[in-house]
Amino acid sequence: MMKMHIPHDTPSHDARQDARPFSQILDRLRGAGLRPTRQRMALAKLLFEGGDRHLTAEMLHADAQSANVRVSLATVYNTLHQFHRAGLLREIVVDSQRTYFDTNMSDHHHFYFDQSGELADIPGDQVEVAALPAAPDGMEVSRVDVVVRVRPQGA
Amino acid sequence: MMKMHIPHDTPSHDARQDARPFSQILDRLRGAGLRPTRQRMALAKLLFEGGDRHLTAEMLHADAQSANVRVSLATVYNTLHQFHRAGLLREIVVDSQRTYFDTNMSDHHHFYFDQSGELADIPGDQVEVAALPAAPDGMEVSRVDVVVRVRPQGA
DNA sequence: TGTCAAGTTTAGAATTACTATAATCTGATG
DNA sequence: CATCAGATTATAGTAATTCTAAACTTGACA
Repeated sequence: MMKMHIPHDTPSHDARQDARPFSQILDRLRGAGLRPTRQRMALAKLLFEGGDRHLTAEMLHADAQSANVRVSLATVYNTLHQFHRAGLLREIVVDSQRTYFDTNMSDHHHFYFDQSGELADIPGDQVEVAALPAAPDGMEVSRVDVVVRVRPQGA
Repeated sequence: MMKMHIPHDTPSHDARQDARPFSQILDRLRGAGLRPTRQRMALAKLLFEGGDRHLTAEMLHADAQSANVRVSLATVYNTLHQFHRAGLLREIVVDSQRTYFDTNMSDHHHFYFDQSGELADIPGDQVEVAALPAAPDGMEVSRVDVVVRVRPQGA
């Protein structure tokens, strides 16, 4: 049971750093109520086995291509949104015109490099938002985003 | 000198609340190095004489239409960006897919109503960002944006 | 005040990021 | 291993924005 058509690598009985990498991802998908299809497994591997990442749909699609994983761009978009709804990814809005997803789900904020369009995490404990005002009547706060925009010195 | 083809209103010798409203705007444009054209004057009036506003290009364009000001959408986009570059407007990113501009240039942050896509100002002194991390090497902070996303209670 | 170069405006085409559609495929279940 | 809801895909469609090239204004100067 469990023989996937993903390019020959990481035979699960041999993996050293991470015991049973496939089933971890499998469990994550199952837990989220998502059928572990070939494409979702492959994208999940790309997303979650590369440490903390900030990427757009196009970036992940390119990643998949170079990893010899055949997925349509439409599926990449679908998958990113599903993972987001399932709480596996965070959506970051810093740039109208492209949507970033963040694999780091812990409480944290971001640096945004305006010229390059890149993002970097700021650990949660390095930013403190004191004194938030009360939410307007009948509303509740769903999230507080802090974006620290930076540029090269003297620009 | 100074007879504009803007629909009959606010004759400058008669304005009560605001002495010489035209020349104020005129000066603002001149100060920003922008030629005070009919379109820019009209858009500036719409933008800056309505108190603090959050609007998109399409909204301002609609505003102009209903005020009987003939401006192309392209000009609205151009003008918003020029005003932004000139420091007369602030650009707010809260929603990929549309760009908002804010006429309130004072130090402040925003509530964002996720379902309606509306924005509301939070006065600068009601949010306190303590403990910002140092900017990465060779970078300087250009701005810190705090967006408090809210939704109807129990959604 | 007429002329002209430079700056502006415009309609419409192009681009970009994304979403919808409808046909085809796949994997969980019986 | 047949079935079929759910997933994937190519492709068309959409919305916001930018580009383009031509036409129009403006301000300066003769």
